[in-house]
Amino acid sequence: MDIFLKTVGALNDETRLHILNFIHQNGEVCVCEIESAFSMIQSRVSRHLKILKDAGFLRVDRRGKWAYYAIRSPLDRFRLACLEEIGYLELTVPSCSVTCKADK
Amino acid sequence: MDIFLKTVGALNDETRLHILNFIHQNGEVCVCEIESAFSMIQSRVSRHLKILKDAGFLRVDRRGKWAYYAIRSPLDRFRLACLEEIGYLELTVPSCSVTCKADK
DNA sequence: GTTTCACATCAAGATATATTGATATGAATT
DNA sequence: AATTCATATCAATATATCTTGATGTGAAAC
Repeated sequence: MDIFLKTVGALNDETRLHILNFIHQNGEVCVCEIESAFSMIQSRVSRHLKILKDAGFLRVDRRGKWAYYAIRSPLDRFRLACLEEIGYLELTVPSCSVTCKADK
Repeated sequence: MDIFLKTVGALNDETRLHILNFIHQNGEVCVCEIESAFSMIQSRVSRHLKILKDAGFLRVDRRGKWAYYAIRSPLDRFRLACLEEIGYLELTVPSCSVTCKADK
């Protein structure tokens, strides 16, 4: 029950849908890329990433100073269905201009 | 976007998951049955039913003084997947003791 | 037509969640 | 080891959601 509520709760926010979709489209991205793509302050992005991660949608990989977020794999059927449904929303995905110095 | 947020928002509440599951298991039920099954006051039940209905999960059928709620049919793939996932939660379903005088 | 019954809606207070700016952490650079 | 940089977390405020009790509505019974 709790994990289900966490899962749908994570999706119950416009900002997180955009971020989740952005990561889904771009593959592995670091926090600063999301910051600059959406013009959001860092603490806000960080918070939403944590919620999406705790809900089972994302994994983090810390390399050096950077934290790389990507869709967790493998995803269970329900979260996959959620991602698919979000895809149908045709959200505008901002271009992923890498302004940070991370060499991916 | 808005309807998606409504959909997941409707699921983002323990009370509504129980009610939705209850209706899914029992078929068509009237409001007073939910009231008595869960020992909830009427305004609370009514509010949650409205949210579930507006989110596309339920339909209402008013017959006489009673309002009968049931899973909307046909359900789209995503909402079906949600219902299925809620089924896996194995929530305890209170018995549907019909205390109202509605002859179904 | 008045009352009763099932349900819906509203208003107020309580609780949860989001946003922001400030501070903490920890790795890399100097 | 001090500084810088990327990210995380905290504290305060703002906003949304839930619960309850009161009131509104419309159909049936009287």
